[in-house]
Amino acid sequence: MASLGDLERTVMDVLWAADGPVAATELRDALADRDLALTTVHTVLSRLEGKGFVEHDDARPRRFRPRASRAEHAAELMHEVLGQAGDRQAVLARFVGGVDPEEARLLRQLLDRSAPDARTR
Amino acid sequence: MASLGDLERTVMDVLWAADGPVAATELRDALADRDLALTTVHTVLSRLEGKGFVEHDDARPRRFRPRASRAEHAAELMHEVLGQAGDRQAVLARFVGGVDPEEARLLRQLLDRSAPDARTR
DNA sequence: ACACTCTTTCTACGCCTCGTAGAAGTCGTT
DNA sequence: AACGACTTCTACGAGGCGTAGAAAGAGTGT
Repeated sequence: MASLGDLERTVMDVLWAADGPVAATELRDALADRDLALTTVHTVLSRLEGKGFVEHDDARPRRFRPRASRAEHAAELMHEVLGQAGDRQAVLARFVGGVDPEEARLLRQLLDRSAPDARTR
Repeated sequence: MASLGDLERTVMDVLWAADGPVAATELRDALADRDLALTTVHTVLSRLEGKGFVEHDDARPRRFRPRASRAEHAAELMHEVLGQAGDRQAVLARFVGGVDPEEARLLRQLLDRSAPDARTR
């Protein structure tokens, strides 16, 4: 999967946090701390479109939105890491070993929900 | 976490696959298909050391080895992705939704092993 | 219809990373 | 001491990314 630069990542964060499509000017304002030229925002958005992270409608101030939610994206990344890591079991073991108890409970619930019959007895 | 280029990644793969430290010449031979100069291998190894992925002993043909196993590394990456993704629960839900049933069973076992008391009842 | 302004697209530049490797220095062995 | 192998230093070219100016396009008020 294509990876994101710093600004690209920041822009995605804004888009993910927004609920609904966002115009370039709004993005520039949301990133006011970086004091970017509007064209810079546009360049970054184009690149993000090229990478398939973003799409825009054809309304007249164009509005941009992420093609996947942040959660989807992160989960995909996790699967990707897992996938190209050789020994999947070993990775999962390490991964699970590192989640805190609260999240372990959540994970169990999620597993039960997605395939209750296979539940550990 | 620092990320890896193509060759860097390939070198790490060799190191991870090896059991025991590996000399630069061995690495060059393991990557014979790329027909690399030995110095190229050394450069890459230095960079990997700089990034903290590799260390070497001080024997005289230097021997290099990964600082973390491939599984450790992948699990760390997964945690990193999860960590900077905002809504951890949502990510985990998506992630779990995407594992095949076989691995779901494995995950449950791993969870039970690491914290049996919190097991879903 | 025209001028004015905002938006979008095109083009470019500088920095940094990474693949690549020559040149020079170091070390162990004979 | 000399030789060959190994290591370190230095460098260059390509590509990604942050950055933005210039040019072209489109909507709006008079």
